[in-house]
Amino acid sequence: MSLELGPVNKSSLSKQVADQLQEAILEGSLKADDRLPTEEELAKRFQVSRPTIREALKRLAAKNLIRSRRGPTGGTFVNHLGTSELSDHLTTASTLYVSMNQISLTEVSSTRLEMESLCCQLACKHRTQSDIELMQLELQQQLDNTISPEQFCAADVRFHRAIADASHNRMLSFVMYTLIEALQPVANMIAYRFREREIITGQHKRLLGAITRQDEQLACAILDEQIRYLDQLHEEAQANHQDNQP
Amino acid sequence: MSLELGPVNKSSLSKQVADQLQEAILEGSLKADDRLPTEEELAKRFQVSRPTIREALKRLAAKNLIRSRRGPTGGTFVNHLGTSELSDHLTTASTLYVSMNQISLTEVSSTRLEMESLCCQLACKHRTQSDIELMQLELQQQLDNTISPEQFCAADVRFHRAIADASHNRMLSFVMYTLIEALQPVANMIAYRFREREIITGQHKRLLGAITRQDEQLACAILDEQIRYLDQLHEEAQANHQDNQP
DNA sequence: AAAGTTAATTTGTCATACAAATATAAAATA
DNA sequence: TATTTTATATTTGTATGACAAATTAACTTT
Repeated sequence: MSLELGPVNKSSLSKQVADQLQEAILEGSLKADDRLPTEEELAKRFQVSRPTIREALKRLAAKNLIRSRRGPTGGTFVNHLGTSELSDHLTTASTLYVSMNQISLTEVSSTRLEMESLCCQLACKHRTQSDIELMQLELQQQLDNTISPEQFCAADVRFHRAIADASHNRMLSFVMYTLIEALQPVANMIAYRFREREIITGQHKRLLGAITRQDEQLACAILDEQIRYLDQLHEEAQANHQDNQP
Repeated sequence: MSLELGPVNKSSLSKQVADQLQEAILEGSLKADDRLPTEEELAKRFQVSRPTIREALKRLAAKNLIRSRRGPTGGTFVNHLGTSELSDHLTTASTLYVSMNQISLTEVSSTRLEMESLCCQLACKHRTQSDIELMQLELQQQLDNTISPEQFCAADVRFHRAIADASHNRMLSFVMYTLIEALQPVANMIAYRFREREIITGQHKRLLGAITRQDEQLACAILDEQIRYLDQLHEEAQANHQDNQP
């Protein structure tokens, strides 16, 4: 008598539940804005306790796949994942990756140069009026000398994201978001000094002009100039840092 | 008398705990392989109950930031995030993003063409002997006609990842992993037919040769050929699909 | 009829207990 | 004595039950 012994479920219950729910979302049987059963209901269906269900839901919540609200009309709902919803996710992932693996700035910035050049080329071809207006808006904010370094950085991120979006290639935008985040630590340094701010915003102004006039070559050249400039600043900062603690 | 009223903590306790721990990991005070305090200990420190702590830990576990083991020497440990550890994370993100936003294959494949070309160029410059051996290994598996479609796909993924890694630019690899995953649905179709398998493996064989001989132009040309071929197959499949259900 | 009040529903949190895994130390056996 | 077995302590995993907080719907009161 040979029993049908399936491979034992080694992973925890909460993980199994989470995986099943994620599969349902990914596969399409749970669509965006669908409401899941209540936690109690899920517990009954999966034959586990409510804490276990909750742990599973938190796993999905961490991935931004679901959201929860209390109350009678509340419950747990499937999120629709837009670029911005995913950005949290990407931010932590790419920031962590860069910091934990001590990836050299050369690697990040050379990758970014290539990819953002591509974005610029496509942006020159496909940019719409609203793309340009968005970039102008972000640029205006950077020109305001009264804003804090944090605000300057945020506006910088949004400006570069706007360029990526102007390519009208969503996959490229998606990937580009990752890179922009990964370079934030460097951008942070700059925002504290007015001299550097001016140079950066000057470059942005020219870049926006080039994209508006659909001058691909010029746009790429300015981009190259900016990234080289950032590299240089970073190198100087590192040299100082080494001098200070030998 | 004006009290210092900080903004009320609207988010749930488990989220706050998770955010604090994540911040500690990101900022570096919790390094890879560090062991966190026990759940009970954490509960005491954060002044919350153990279930709450557990929900927080599950959030981090979902992001692959930590792992847990039972027993006296067990506990919860900080993961070191390598490219492959993060790929789970990004895989679901990118797959979901592509499927939920109905991103056209044109967008994905044009992005991939540009980026993988870049990988190829760098791979030609910097590939080591062990890079080539790894690619050969994966190619061998693809040549085996007895393997299942799933195995073929997996080997295909690993082959392309190996190219990305051969660029020796970790940021580029990281980003490329996302794109490779996003195109898996298409690759899946192919693996079921022997004729297509042969064409793909033939291309891979030539590609590997070009990279070995450091012929950048040829490598890029072959890559372009493969991606165009995949696009064509996908278009045909879609045409058939539309014929079948008008 | 409009406004406030209560009740019902659902997630959020807590407390406690026990199960399961796993390493260490002690004890029994060859 | 060496080895295997057993006990034991530690830590995560799971279950149960209860209550708190938020939020909507129905109801009551003015």
